Amino acid sequence: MSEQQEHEPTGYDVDATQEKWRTVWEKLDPFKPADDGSRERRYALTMFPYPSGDLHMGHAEVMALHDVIARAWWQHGYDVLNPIGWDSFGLPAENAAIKRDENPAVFTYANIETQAESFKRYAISFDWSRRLHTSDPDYYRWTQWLFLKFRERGLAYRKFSPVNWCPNDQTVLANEQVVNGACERCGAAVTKRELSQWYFKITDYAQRLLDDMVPLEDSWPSKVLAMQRNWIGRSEGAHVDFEIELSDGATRTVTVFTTRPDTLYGATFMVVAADAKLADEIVAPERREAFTSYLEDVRKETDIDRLATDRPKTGVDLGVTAVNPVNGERIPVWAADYVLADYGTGAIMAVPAHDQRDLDFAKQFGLPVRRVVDTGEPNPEETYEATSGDGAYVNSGPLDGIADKAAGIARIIEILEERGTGTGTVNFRLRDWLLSRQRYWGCPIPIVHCEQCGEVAVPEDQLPVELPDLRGSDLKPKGVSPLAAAEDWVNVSCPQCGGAAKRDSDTMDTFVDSSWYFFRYCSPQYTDGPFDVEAVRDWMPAAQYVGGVEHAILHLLYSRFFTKVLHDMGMIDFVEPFTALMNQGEVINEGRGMSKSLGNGVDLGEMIDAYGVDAIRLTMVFAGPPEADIDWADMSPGGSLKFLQRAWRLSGDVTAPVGASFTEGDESLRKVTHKTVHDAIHLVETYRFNVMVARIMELVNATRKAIDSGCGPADPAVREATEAVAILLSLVAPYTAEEMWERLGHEPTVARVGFPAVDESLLVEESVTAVVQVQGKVRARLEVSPDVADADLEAAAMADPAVQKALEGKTIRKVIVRAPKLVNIVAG
RNA sequence: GCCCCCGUAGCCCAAUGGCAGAGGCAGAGGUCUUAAACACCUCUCAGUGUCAGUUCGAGUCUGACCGGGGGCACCA
Repeated sequence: MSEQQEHEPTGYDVDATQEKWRTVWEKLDPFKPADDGSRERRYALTMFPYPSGDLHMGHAEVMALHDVIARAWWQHGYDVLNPIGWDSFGLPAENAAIKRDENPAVFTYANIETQAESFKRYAISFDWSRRLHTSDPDYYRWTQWLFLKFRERGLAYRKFSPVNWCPNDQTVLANEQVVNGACERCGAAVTKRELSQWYFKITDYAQRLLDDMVPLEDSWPSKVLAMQRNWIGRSEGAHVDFEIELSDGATRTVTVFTTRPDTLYGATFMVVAADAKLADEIVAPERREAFTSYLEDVRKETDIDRLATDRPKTGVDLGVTAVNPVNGERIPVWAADYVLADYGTGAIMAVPAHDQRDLDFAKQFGLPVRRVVDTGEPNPEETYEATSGDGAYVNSGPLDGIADKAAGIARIIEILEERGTGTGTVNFRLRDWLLSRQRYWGCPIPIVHCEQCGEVAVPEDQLPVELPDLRGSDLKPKGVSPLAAAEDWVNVSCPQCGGAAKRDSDTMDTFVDSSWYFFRYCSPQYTDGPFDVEAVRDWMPAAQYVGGVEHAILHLLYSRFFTKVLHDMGMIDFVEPFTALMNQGEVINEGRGMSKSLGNGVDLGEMIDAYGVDAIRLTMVFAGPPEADIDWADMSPGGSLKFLQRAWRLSGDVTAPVGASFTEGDESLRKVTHKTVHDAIHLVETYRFNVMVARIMELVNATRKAIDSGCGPADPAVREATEAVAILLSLVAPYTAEEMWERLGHEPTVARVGFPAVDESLLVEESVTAVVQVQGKVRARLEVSPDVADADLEAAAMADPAVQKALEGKTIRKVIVRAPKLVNIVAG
């Protein structure tokens, strides 16, 4: 680490500077919003951290980027809300507590203190007075309150059904937390369990979650919007009713969902999800044994097995018949695992000719295939390649003669609706949000189970339901929440009848806690509700949210859902919480994510010790576009430090006094200064922070040159330029900027002095270079006035000897003039 | 399989459809120095993944393909 010594000879003592200004800033408290309406308010939000150990390189990146925006807003004169808090419930603390034989709060709050200290050193412009922790009873009281309000609206409900179970963490998981059949947190293969669990009815909001994304299209990454759309998975189709003839002679209606109702005449069998209740209810007695044995096999499968590609189709004939509502055809009903119990109706009509999955199944079991759409491709009855495109309908009764899918679908839905045997419908892939967790360190669910009264809400005036003090082995996962074993806590009298009752012993998914923290920031001490509606009206929606793309679905979808519910409760008048979103990339090393197993981790503390806070922040911001990954192996924090020293030295060279009249300074340097400030402001607004830094570097270079070989250090333009450097640098390198500002003879803090006013007249170039092209090749360059007329520019171009030479013997076909930059002569 | 994003010097990255290089890293040379470090100055290096197309003009727009990254996926 030879770079460590590099800052010695320059006279810029990084460590001493950091120590010095931290104390001053703490006294000045410059980032506390006035919150009095005197200035326009802006809410700069960054995803709050989980307190696992100290800050790491990823935190350093996201906070550096986020802080550029917040600090730019301060310099613009906005009243900025930039709060910080901790998402402090969660499993890692609980696992640590088991090992250390203590309560998770000990580990959690110790880490929070460490991180808070690091954030202060890292000089992020937070308003520390609004700090919150989701594990504080003052906070989770309102998480519980919101749960009860959701329940009153029918949006929180309990049901018994198969759920995702992580055998390692010993808890259930939401659909969103299962990635390719594995636990998102620990990677263990997820299995299924039948449990009675709490859900939020996010599916009621599926359409609104889709529709409300439209206004975000210009201000959210298209990637995130696409991911959410994928996840919600809207598909249009139809419900079609089939009569099933049961073996006892009775009939029963079974509805299927299909996106291709137009292929109804090609349905040659029906498939019911093997694990759906329906299959069990309709199976013929002589097929029951085969069915039961198949179902056992299916139950043994993990999601990982089930997702494997090229897996042969399996299934079992249920021995009953379904009647096609449009042609009366009688088709067999099968049970299979390729049909999912919890999507659509859990039953499908199989059209093997036009759906590859159905075709594979038909082939496997020798079921008939009938083509009903002639797409011009080879007949799937022979090729076993299903066709799914547009084509002419055949063997389809009233659809024959129609040649286009949309028209066919519309027509068949019309027919089904007329007959009352089907209806056009929309189906979503999104499932309800399973929020119960069988763990301790989370927000208790404020429900009491009473034998007499059933589920009873804990009365609002008894909130919060606080966690009992459990520790160590009491927290060991055992399939039910550790809270269930806390006799004193779990046994209560029913709030309604006073009889013996038990508390709900599960805790909430921590994503519930984080779905509303940004509301709480607006009035973190508020005691009459989760937030003061007026404070929220003043600050929200948040103008800018910055955080990792790993939350594209989970946290952001849930927060959007919460916001819509709060809107429907009449507490807020907007429907989207975050007006703009920025996703930073990841910090990686040598092409791969940093990890203990790879041994390629980079320690943030060591980096800061070696190069200083400012150099690390600058490296993060300058590395590239914010959303791109940063490969630390390609970065040069030493180079960043060298640049900061270079900038810092300018402040010692300036000899023009404070208050010198800039208008009398060297005009060429002044032009660079004003252009840089003008451009930098625009570049921040458009998230091009790396380019902004490059422009500051240019200004530093120009100023250096002016001092050494230009107008000299006494010229007021040098002071103007150096002050501009300090102010622009305050967005990225607050310590260096502050130190420069002081050396320039000013009082702290440079962070609040405002951007220098741009003199528009200095942005106008006296002359620009116009390029003259003949056949697209540059033949001449002309120095012209920026407001030169097209005709004058063309005349000058034609008169140029080099141009004339290039035109010799040619006829001019066309002349394109784009004054003042270009003339292109087409000749031949 | 469907969808989204990205391919520019040795490396990280710039470039409202108009001269491909702003900035940095690395490299070479020089000034300063007893020498080195630091500092300062100068310089080298690509025709934009490939192929078509639109255009007076394409890194930029369109299409196909190749390569990389990501999301969804037996979702009917």
